Amino acid sequence: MIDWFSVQGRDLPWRRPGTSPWAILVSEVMLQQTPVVRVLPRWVDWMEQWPTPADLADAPTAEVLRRWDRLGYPRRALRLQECARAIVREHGGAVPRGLESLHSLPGIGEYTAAAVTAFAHHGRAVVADTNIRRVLARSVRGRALPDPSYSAAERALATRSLPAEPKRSVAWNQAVMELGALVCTARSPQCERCPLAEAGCAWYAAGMPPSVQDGRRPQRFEGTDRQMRGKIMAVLRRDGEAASADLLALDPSDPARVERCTASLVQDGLAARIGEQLRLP
DNA sequence: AATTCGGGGGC
DNA sequence: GCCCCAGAATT
Repeated sequence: MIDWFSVQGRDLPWRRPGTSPWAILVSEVMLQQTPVVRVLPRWVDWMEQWPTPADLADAPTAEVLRRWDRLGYPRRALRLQECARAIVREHGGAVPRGLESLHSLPGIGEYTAAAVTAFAHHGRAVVADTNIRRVLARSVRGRALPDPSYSAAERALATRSLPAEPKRSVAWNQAVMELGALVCTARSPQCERCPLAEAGCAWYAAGMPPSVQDGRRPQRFEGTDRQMRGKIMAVLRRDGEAASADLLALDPSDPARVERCTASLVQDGLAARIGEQLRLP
């Protein structure tokens, strides 16, 4: 897989030599539940505007939310600024080392702490993103998909799969993640391109059996509070502010929903009420 | 362990 | 239309 990566791996800007640990951390936060192709232009713009934690720490929050644009989950943008401020305040402006220190930062969970350790500090860490989890589930466990939540079995598997030597572990994490993103994809995997197919994949050897679905269906997006919150944030990004009447027009049939979503955005620090106006914070 | 939290592109 | 995307925080 490491050899495969050296040939087939993408030349993503945050992988280039000389990219700062902070820039890599920013890319990881943007990539949380957001595809690479959509992150690319936002990351380039963001790092040009705010190259260091100190730059982001001092930025107006309204501008931070504007430049986050439509990456989704805008609370990530708030937490990223809080993260920058914590790094300035508690770590002298440098991204800290160590899973515990990283995990304690706002917006940095188990995955991102491991990813920053591996890709920014070149340390050995168990990086279990959706791609690595899927590659291991297929190649070792012989299943179509990983468990619904990151299980103890998966954690143990990922831990024993990671090479012991630090430098090699970094290359392994990068390679397996990329294999999952480009070849061992969730739908219609390209096994004919996979270096594991012939001798290294239990799922392929078993004839690629489908997963057993669990009947429960996730909530539809259309008509949810989540969608309404997104619509309100889109107006605020565009105009900076909005009158109550204009917001109610977003769903004339359900003014209570608009009010409920507005209140939750204010509660989350994504918007502020100034009289009858709603504004970016 | 289950929910909530955006948005868009591929199929 | 449905599904997935380098998850985190909260309950």
